Amino acid sequence: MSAFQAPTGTRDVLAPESAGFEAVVARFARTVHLAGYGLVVSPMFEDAGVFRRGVGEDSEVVTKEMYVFEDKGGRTLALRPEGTASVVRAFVQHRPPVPWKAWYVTPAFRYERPQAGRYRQHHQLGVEVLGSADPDLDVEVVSLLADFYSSLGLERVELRVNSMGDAVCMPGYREALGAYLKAHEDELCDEHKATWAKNPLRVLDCKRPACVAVRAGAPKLSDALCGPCAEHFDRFLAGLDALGITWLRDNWLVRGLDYYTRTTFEFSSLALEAAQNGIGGGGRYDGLVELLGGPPTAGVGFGSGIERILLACEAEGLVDLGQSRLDVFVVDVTGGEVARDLTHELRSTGISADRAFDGRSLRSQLKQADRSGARVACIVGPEELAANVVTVRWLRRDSGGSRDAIGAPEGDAGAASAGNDGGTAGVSREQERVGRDALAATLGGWLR
RNA sequence: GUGGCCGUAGCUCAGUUGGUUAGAGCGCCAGGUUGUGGCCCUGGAGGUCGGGGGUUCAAGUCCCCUCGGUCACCCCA
Repeated sequence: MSAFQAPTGTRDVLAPESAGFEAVVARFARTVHLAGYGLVVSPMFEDAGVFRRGVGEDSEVVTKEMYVFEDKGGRTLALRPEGTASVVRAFVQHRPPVPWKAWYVTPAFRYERPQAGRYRQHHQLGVEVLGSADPDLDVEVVSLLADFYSSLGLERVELRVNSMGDAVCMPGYREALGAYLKAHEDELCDEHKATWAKNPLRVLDCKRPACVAVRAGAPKLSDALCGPCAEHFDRFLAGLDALGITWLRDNWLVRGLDYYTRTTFEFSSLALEAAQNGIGGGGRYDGLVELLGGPPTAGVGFGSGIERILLACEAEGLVDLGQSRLDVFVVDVTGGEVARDLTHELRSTGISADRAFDGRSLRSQLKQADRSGARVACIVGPEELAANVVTVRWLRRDSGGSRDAIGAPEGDAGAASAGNDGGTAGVSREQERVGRDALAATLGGWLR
């Protein structure tokens, strides 16, 4: 065991596993670019007040899980526990023209006991749209997330939706719920017996049987919505229907962050255990900009956890998320100069290339070439050097069943497949010499 | 914050009722093949048995503490 390890609840993601991260982020970027969103990069720490106010003073995330520290200047800062509050802070500070459509990828930090699908540093990607209360934007945001998931190949995903009302109808509901809870105080779980009054809504998403039982008879948000909120919600649902997005109404969907108004939604993966099946969620937060010192400005957005997305992909059997393959591995047993120059040249023409170092033996270099996953080896020995040519050797000809299927082109020039025999599954023995000067162009054609 | 299980090589793990210089497979390096990878063979490197303390003639093995991992509750992504 090494002297230092990644801190509790954090981990290192190395290649090839990290290819999943890369692919997810790339896919997300493409999805949101298609809808006109621009990347926002903001600090990973903020004045702790941004999150205290933004996420909610008595939310679980702020009270128990936030990394708060004092810097050398005596400022009280906090590591970002989620994405929205700091994006909204940036909006308030810079006041870009509205509607402002932003997307982000960021680590998020929460001090909790790690377990499957839960880390002290995890990664979220998301969007925020500020400056419009149009319910069609709620639809857009949900559809972006739905499209993103399906573009990854996820199928067993469930969308639940609810409306939290607004400043007009929420206080009344809160009061009604409070009165109901007061009458059933003794029946609540131990934690909420003591804390229900502070934020009655928290009781709604408590999973303990006691609270779940009490909740069954509680007043429903859907019955309490004021006219405009009900209208907004109807338009939202109609939009989802129009786009063919299936949803489930969940009256008890309240979400853990305090800033939500009107639309809330959550995606969960049916392929995952309930403990970590939440893969993304969000909603509208029309009061948040004001809370952080800006003018009254509507907002809507979502966050989705990359680790959870990858877990869901794995659970649905989706491997090969963007496994990239090296095109060429240069084997040079004449001292390395050719390898040095050739890899540089190939790369400059868009062909990915790697090589061996340290003057290893031919056998050893070919072994590395094999391991690298490269499609061809370019071999340079004394003969090639003298004749100014390169031996191009095809390294793999994978056929059915193997996880490499993704990169194996059918019927490339110079690579007619050799007969399979048990030990050396579908391996081609073909190689040929190509003039050094024409190499990049020739390979470019072959590898296409 | 609470609880269960687990810490022996880079990885997956053996290690008999405590008993000599702690093993295997895979991986890695080199050679067999002085110009050809995967299969095979040979050899090699790599471990203060998570850390500290204790019991004992003797601890990887037993006891205590601690750190770490993992899973669950809670909460969330």
